Amino acid sequence: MPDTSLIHLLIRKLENFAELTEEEKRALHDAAGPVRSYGSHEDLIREGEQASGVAVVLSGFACRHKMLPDGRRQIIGYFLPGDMCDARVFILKKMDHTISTLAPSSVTTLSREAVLDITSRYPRLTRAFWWNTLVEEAIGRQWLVSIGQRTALERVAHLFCEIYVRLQSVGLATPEGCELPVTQSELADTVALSTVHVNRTLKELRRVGLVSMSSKSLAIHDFAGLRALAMFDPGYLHLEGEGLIKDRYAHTMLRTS
Amino acid sequence: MPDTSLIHLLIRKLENFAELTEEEKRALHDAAGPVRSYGSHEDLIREGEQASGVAVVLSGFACRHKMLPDGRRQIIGYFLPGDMCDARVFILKKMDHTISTLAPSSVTTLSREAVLDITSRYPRLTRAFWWNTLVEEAIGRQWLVSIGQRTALERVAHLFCEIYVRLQSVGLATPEGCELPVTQSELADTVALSTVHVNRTLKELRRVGLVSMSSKSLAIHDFAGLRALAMFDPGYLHLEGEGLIKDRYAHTMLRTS
DNA sequence: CTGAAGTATTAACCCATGTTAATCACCCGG
DNA sequence: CCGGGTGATTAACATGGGTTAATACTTCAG
Repeated sequence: MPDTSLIHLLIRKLENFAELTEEEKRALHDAAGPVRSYGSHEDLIREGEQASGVAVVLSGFACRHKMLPDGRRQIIGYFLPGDMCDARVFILKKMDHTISTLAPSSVTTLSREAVLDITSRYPRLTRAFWWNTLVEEAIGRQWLVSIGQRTALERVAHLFCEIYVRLQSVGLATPEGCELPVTQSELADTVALSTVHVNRTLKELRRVGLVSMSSKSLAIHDFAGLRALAMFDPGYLHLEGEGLIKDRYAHTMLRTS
Repeated sequence: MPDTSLIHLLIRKLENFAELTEEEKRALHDAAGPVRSYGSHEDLIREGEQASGVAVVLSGFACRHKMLPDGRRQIIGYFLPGDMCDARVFILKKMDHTISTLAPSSVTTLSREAVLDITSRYPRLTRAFWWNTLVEEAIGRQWLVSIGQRTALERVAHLFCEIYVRLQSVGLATPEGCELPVTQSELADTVALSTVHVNRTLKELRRVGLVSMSSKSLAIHDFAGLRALAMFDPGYLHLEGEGLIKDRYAHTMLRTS
């Protein structure tokens, strides 16, 4: 029996969408494979490979990223504790991007069979997986808007707001701040700025009293101000248990057999 | 019986994923609601509204876009003829972005009921819908990389490559080029540049003999060169009928009942 | 405790892209 | 054929953010 105690973070996250029964929670526990520990900057899945199951980050930080042939790199998403990959990953023949840890992390995997089993037995869990995917896509759209339209200061502020709220939703943030075990140069690859300019931007955010980022953690001094600066509207994270899927027919959607 | 003859473009597109039977094609035809014609710059669905069905663009051009409170706008995806929205749109309680036409377009809608019916009866069609969604997400990731890491010239070149190949896949491109009924300022909102710089960039692409964009159409003079400049690798469009989903179990995935 | 490697910070300078604003070209309704 | 509006093009100038490079801090293995 693997130690999957930390899977409660995934459960907690999914419960932002809908309450789960004890049975459903148990099913998630049982579905989890062994927990593997990774150091910083190890690859979970590489571009071109086929995913063998759905990864769930239990602790630590990971990210999706893509590189251009000449080495320029863009981070296209973060995995925080409790986050899982899209439940459809293993449909794809090959990954079009790489997933790597940013910090030492523990990760478990829901095997293909376990996911198929769960989704055939627990409609509500399945819907929660959908919700998870939809939120991830909405986050991607926000990142596009940020990188395309926001200034450096707004961009970094927006990212900080998002991470803070996401960590809050799984109980990993305090009013004072949260962990952020990410290097300035990784931040740079995330918000599409140079390291030097990220440094300047952090300095400015500190100067105006909004946040300060020390080694591996983020201190939030004025969330309202940060939010205003970033034009951050948390709606896209759908964390209100808002019953995304209320329709009683929705559960049949895209059934394929 | 609505005139949905143009739905063959959707069929043609889906057949990039897998061959469809006559019955499946007929089902798609029958599922289509009335065709509506839109002029330029009309909204199909607005941010905050709930989608009532899955839109399919039969002719013309449309896009997804988001605006910041102060008016800055980012286009986050294009709908070309034959493209359909994610089959899950109507799960969401509210859209987090707006979909509008860029040019006069005709659009049909697969109602919620029609989609549920199709997906419950035709597993292969359902898988084709999945494929469609997965490709759209991969496109989103590419855009993030483009806007984050590519220079203005590379960015515009990459967008042109993508549009050209996508139109090709539904038979709407010739060796000489394709339609592109998009304004320079819309292009600017797409690639996150100013209109002036888009103009400079187009001039440069013309000067070096790669493409020229005249009113509403794109002439491709040297696709290989364009592709090299953009570092464009069409793999992410999954147009090879590569059997994304080969696994005979995959069709049960995420069944929710 | 020491050295090496990675990370952060800063300053100086540069350039890709933004801004403003003028002019031109085109289209379309009357 | 005229007039007005939208879109394209250019020039001149401004600037946000990139680059380079020097220095300092942190971490950690030994």
